[in-house]
Amino acid sequence: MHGADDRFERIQVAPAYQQVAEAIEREILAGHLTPGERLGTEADLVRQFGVNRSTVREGIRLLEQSGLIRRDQSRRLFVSLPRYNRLATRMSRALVLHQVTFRELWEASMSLETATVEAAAERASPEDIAELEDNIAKMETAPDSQAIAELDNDFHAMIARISRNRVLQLAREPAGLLFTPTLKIILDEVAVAGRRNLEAHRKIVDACRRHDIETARLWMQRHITDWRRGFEKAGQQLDDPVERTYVQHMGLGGAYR
Amino acid sequence: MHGADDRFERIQVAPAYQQVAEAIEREILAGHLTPGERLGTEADLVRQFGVNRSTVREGIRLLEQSGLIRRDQSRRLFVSLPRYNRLATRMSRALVLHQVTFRELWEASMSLETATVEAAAERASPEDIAELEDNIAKMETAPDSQAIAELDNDFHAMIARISRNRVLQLAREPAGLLFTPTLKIILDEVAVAGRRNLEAHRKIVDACRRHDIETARLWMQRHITDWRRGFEKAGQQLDDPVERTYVQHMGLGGAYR
DNA sequence: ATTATCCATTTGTCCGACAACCCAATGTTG
DNA sequence: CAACATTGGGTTGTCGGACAAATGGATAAT
Repeated sequence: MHGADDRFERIQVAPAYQQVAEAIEREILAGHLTPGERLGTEADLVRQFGVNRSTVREGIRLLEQSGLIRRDQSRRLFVSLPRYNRLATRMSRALVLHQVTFRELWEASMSLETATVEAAAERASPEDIAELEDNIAKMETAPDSQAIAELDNDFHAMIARISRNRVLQLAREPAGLLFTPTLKIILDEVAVAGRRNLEAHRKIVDACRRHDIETARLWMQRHITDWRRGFEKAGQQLDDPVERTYVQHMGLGGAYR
Repeated sequence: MHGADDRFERIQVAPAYQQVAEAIEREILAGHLTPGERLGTEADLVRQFGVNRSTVREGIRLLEQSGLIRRDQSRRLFVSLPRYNRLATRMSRALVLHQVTFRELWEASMSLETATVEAAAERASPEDIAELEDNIAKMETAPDSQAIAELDNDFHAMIARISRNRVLQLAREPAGLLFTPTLKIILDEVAVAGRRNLEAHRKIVDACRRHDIETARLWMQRHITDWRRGFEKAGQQLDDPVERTYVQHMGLGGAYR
C-alpha cells in the first residue's frame, strides 16, 4: 500500500540505550562531568533515566568503548579522557580494513614524521634528549629484530611527544603502528638496515640536541626513505595493501580493557 | 590476610561481554567475516557463545560503537567498515577534551594540509577540478558565514580525497573539523577574510589543474597562514585551548547512529 | 501480477534473581 | 593502641524469562 503520497517522514526515536549514552556524553562534553569524577552506580542511573538496568548497561558499554568512561579496579565507573593509543589502534585497524597501501602509509609518514621532528628539534629539553639516548642505547644491545622494531616505534613516539604537539602526535600514531611489523621484516632481510636505522636515530637526536631543525628534518627524511628502500629490498610491494595480519597481533587486549 | 608471600598473580578473566566482542572482532580482522555480511541474530550468538542474551547484547554494543558492526534499517546486524568521519569525530572530541591549543592545531594543519595538497596537485583529474570549482562557485554565492565555513571544510576534505591518500585523509580530518567554527568567527570579524579565503582556494585549484605542486603548496601555506592572521585579528588567543563548545555542536547524532 | 493480510522472527525493553567481588566498618589479637 | 581478621552491605556481571513493536516473508485476495 502506498496510499496518498506521504506527507511526513517517519519519526525516528533512538533506542533508549543510545539516548542514555548520548545524555551522559553530553554532560561530559559540557564539562558538567569532569575526567576522574565518579559516575553514579548503575542503580543511580536507572533511577535518573527511568529505564531498566539492562538498558543502562548497554548505554554504558557504548561509552566505555569510546573511552569516555572507564572502570577502575573496583569496576566502578568514572569519567575518563579517551586515550591516544586506543584511538590510534582503532584508526590503524580502520586503515587496514580499508586496505590502504604501503605507498599511502609511506607518503603520509614522510610528511608527518618530518613535521613532528621539526617541532621536536625546536623544543627538546635535555631530559628529552636523555630519554632518546636511552632508547638508542637499548637498541644497540637489543637481542632481536622484534625488539629493535618495537624500540624504533618507541623512538618515533618519543619524538612525537617531544614535539609538544598533541595533534601531530595523534595524527602520526596510526601510521606509525603499522610500520613496526614491516621494520622487523626489513631488519631480518636487509643486512645494513639495522646500522642505517641506528645512524639515522643518532643524527636525529644530535640535531635535536642542537635545536638544528634543518638537519633533524633532513635525517628524518633519509630515515623514512631508508625504510622504503629496505621495504623494497626485502621484496615487498609498495602498492600492496597493508595485510590484515598487521593488526591482528596488535592484540585486542588493549581495545576493551 | 597476607599469608606467605604470594607466589601467583591473580588470574584475570575478562567479562563475558568483552570476550564476545573480542571473538567477533577477531573473526572480522581475520577476514572470516567480511564487511556487508550478516552477523547472526542475537539468538544465534547466544547459542554459539553459550551466554545469556543480555551478555551478547552488551558485547554487540562495544562493536557497534567501534564501527565494526552496524544495524541496517531493519535493525539487523551486519559487518561494516569503520567510517572515517566517525573516527575523525571521535578524535576531534579527544583533542578537545585533552585541551589542545589552537597553536597545536595550526601547526599540525600547516603540515597536513600542505602535504595533502601536494599529493592532490599531482593526481587531480579533470573531474576532481570540476568538483572543486563547483565548491568555489557555491562559496561565491553562499548566504552567510556559517555556510562559507562549511564549504571551506568541504573544500579541504575534497582536496584530501583527491590526494588519493587515505592515511593523510584520515590524519587531517580531526584538525579540519575543529577549524570550521573558528572560520565562521573570523569571517564575521575580519572583513577581508572571505575574499582572501576565496582567492586562496582559486589559486589552489588553478595549481592543481596544472599539476603545479610547488604553487599549490605555496598557496596552501598562505591559506593556513591567513587563517592564523584572521584568528588573531578576530581577537582570539592562539595559545588558548580549543573550547569544548566546538565539539558539542558537532552533534552526537552521528556518533551512535 | 499486484496488492493486501497474516504470521513467525527479531529486536528493544523490562522484571527479578543471585554469585562474586569490593569497600568499609566492625571486632579481635598481639 | 596498632595491626590484623571478619563481617556485612553495596555493586557489578550474569542469568532466566517475558512481552510489545517492528520487520520480512509467505499467503490470500483482487
